[in-house]
Amino acid sequence: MLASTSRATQKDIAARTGVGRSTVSLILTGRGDELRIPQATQKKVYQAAEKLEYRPNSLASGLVGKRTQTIGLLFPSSFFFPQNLLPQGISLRLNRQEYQTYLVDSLNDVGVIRDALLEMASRRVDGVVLYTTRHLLKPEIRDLLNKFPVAILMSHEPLPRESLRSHMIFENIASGVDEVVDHLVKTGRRRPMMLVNQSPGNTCRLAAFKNALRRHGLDSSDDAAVFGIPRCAAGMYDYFAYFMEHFESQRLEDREFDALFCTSDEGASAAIRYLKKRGIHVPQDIAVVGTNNAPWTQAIEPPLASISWRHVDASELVVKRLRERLDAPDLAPGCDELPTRFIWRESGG
Amino acid sequence: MLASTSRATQKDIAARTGVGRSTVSLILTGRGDELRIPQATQKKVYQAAEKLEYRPNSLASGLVGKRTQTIGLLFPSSFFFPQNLLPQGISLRLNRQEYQTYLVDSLNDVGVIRDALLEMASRRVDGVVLYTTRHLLKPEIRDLLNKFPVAILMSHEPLPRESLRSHMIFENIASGVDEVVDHLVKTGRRRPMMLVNQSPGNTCRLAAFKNALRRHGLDSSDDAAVFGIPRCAAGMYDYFAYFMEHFESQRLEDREFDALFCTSDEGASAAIRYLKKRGIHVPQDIAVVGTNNAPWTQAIEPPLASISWRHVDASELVVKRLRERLDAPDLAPGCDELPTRFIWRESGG
DNA sequence: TTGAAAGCGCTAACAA
DNA sequence: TTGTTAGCGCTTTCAA
Repeated sequence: MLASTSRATQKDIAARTGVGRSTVSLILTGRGDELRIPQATQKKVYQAAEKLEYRPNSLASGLVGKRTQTIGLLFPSSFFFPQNLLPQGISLRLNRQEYQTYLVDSLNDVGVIRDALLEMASRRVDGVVLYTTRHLLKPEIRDLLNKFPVAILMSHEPLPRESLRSHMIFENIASGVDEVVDHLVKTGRRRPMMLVNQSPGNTCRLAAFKNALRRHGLDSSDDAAVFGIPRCAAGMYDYFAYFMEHFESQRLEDREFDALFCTSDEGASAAIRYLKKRGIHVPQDIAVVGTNNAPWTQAIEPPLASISWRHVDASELVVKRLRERLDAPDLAPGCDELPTRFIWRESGG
Repeated sequence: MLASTSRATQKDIAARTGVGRSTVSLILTGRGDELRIPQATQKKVYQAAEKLEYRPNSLASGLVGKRTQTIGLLFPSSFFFPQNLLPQGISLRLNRQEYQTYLVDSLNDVGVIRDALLEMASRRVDGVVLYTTRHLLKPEIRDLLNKFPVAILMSHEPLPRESLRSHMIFENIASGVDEVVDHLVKTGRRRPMMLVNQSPGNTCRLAAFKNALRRHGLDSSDDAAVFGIPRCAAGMYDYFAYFMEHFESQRLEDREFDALFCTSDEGASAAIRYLKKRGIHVPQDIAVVGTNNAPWTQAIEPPLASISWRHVDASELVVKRLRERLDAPDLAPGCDELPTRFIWRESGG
């Protein structure tokens, strides 16, 4: 009745065919031809396997072999929400290549990341992909990462390598932010402000934004350039309502600004709606730019300018690097960079 | 250097402490007190485990034990896209209960589902959750499901039980569709049409829609009530553009209808935009209703009415049922129903 | 209370 | 070309 109870093993096949157990193993792992085992023997074994509905026990082969055909994926919550094709793309590609994936939500928490990595190690994954920010990459996490046969480290900010042997893939958010600010300045905005959801993942975006302001000689003080709202709870779903509440309670309309750059499209679309209600015109009075470039940004009024990630390229790259390193674990660690881009639409002015 | 190479085993702990290997196992699995093993011995073992950075090998314990603490999750592509909290919610809850999950995209394909289930069986998962439609639930899939210690079957349409031993969880889409049509008729619409993305998952929604029309004595023929567009490719990302193209090429504005019910919010928002461009007013001329109730439905103009799933409740329920059955695999199979609901917003008229 | 021994299903030497 | 043997790391009798 239990799956484990009902299954035939190589031993059963051996008994049934009169072929030795290790020969069965060799044939079933596809090395029959290589070792010149007669077709007749091979056929017998394959037929018996089929008849007995033989299925290899991955736990057993993983225990004794060197590969478990398993990859651990560790991503922050934001990747489980709209428009983030990264873990899904990686997973789909790996599935097609006979790998299974453990997908875990890191919740942007060092403890969760540590525990998950330990768990992955217990399960003898062949590799891990960790998407993280600089501040979560504590020494203890670095040490753990180095213990895996292969590890890919992803981030939207540059990460200090130090002793890390992992390959890095860097989705450069700063490049998109730069383009946004350049555009705003070029079209005459003098007081761009950033809407910052105070999660640690946003510190580097904020830094990029302030940098860009300074580059243009604009006021980058918190007072002038930041509209902060608290980090939202894990499992939060209705971002839109959440933003609206905070605009209301912190009276967004009283701030002096002529452009608003937001760390999400949800925040940006909520801002547009809120400003409209207050009689402020977008983009005439205030330009608004989001982040993530969700498909529905085209559906709102005015269509929302945004920053576009290259998650599809990234997922392809992750799998490519993973495979390379699975085949050659001692490959020197490298770093790939994928810049983000500003996508203009009417709300950007 | 490899994770597997570097790890200490129970044998090492036994050697170091002079305690027997099986005693180490007993202590480490938390049965020390139960078997009245002296605190001193237990402490020695725990300390050695810590010093040696001992981590159990899940493959080994899975091989010999009866549990692998692993659950397989098999969901169609649509769940990997915006606003679908179901696999993520399940996964997060299970992670908190010491389970890891394999998440696989079923791609709405029987072959993929079969292979994935076989793979899960190979990996000796303790249970599977399969979200499927009636037409994908072939006898071969049913047989496979019955081989798992516990299986939860989810769907948005009722599924014939027949010989299936799985517990079922049924997110009733028809109830929401009924509410939509009732609302449209009550507000004076006589020619509601449905925008149908021709994927097999939508046949039951279409049936529910036509049923509801008939109930109100309205024309439910394909000619009058269906605007079909081809199934979109796997990995399709920009739904919005895809819909817009098809509205254009199939001249949506030439059809005679006064309400449009869509199988996604993306489709509905694209329709609103398209109709506006053609000088048609929403909801005055045509009412529009979406499906999924994405947070951004509040951001578009007019705000989009939609059907809301209860994915958060569902994920909780899945995990509850899973746990129950993991603890008592012979529990009689049951069925839970979670109705969907119509959420009114201005676009609904 | 603890230890010895068997075995889960598989792979990989090494012989034959 | 095939079979024998020895584990992988763990849990679980069964004795002591």
